[in-house]
Amino acid sequence: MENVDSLKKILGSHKLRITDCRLHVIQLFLTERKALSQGDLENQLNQYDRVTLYRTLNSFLDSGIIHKIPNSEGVATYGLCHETCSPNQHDHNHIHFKCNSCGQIQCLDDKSVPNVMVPEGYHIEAVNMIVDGVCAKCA
Amino acid sequence: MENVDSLKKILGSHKLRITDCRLHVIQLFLTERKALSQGDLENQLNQYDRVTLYRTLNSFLDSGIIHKIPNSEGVATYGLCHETCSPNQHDHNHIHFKCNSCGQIQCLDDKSVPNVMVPEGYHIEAVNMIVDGVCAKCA
DNA sequence: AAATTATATGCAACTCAGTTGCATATAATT
DNA sequence: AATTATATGCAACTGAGTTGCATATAATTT
Repeated sequence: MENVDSLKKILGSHKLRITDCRLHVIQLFLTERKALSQGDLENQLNQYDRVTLYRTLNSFLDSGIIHKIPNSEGVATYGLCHETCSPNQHDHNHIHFKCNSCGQIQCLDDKSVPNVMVPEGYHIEAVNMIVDGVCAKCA
Repeated sequence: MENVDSLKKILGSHKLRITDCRLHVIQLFLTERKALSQGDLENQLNQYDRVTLYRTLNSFLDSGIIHKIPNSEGVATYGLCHETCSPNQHDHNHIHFKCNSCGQIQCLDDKSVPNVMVPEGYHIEAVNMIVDGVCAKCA
């Protein structure tokens, strides 16, 4: 169970008002430790309106608390950011692991993205790596 | 201008009927040489119904002619496959480059994805790399 | 502590990407 | 030429995500 004061501190440091909904959403990201969609939030936080959850996710996205994870599924998924991220500057050169068995997407923060080569003249700003496979739990 | 016979051959080798719409869609992928969305097709192939274009993309996806490119935009984008791809086995360990200036997504087929490390117990099946930056044309 | 301000929330309605159903057209096979 | 399988167009639908408005509420000011 995460300390409420540390949750409030996250909101405060990103200049966001502290509301129950927002505290619960951050709490869920911290306890689940995987990527979450609006639908995931909706399933587990029944007391909040679905529009509110969309807006909460967008507020968090705008303020650098979460980042969007590229995928092909037609449903947006979000992962928690590091403290180093800001609204304008996301630092997400980490690996996203999508398990084809359980469907979960995880941010593998402890594994760094290898150096990547691009053709002459191309400038790299960010690298996102999506690994498909089977996670340790399902293997 | 691509040779119609080679276009027909692509369809034939994937067990698909040869229709005008399908020929035009493949043609567009081959001439544009970048990722395309249904909307891109619709804008440039006005003579076909939008549902037909969705269905054509899905047929090509199912038969291994194109692959979906993960992204965060809320609109599906597709890139042309290699001849080695099949319905069940896609071989797309290449880099997708998203230009933040012009918005285009390209498959950098000539650049290979570097080896990736995942935690103990995780099995890798496919790796997808999305590089954000500025392409050579916009830099 | 009360008043004010700024913004979060709920509800209804909307937009748009993608899909389905059905009838007809058409490519491929017999 | 006839038949079969499937591609296409049209209308309608679904669902993810967004907008507008009134009200609630967190934060700031008085």
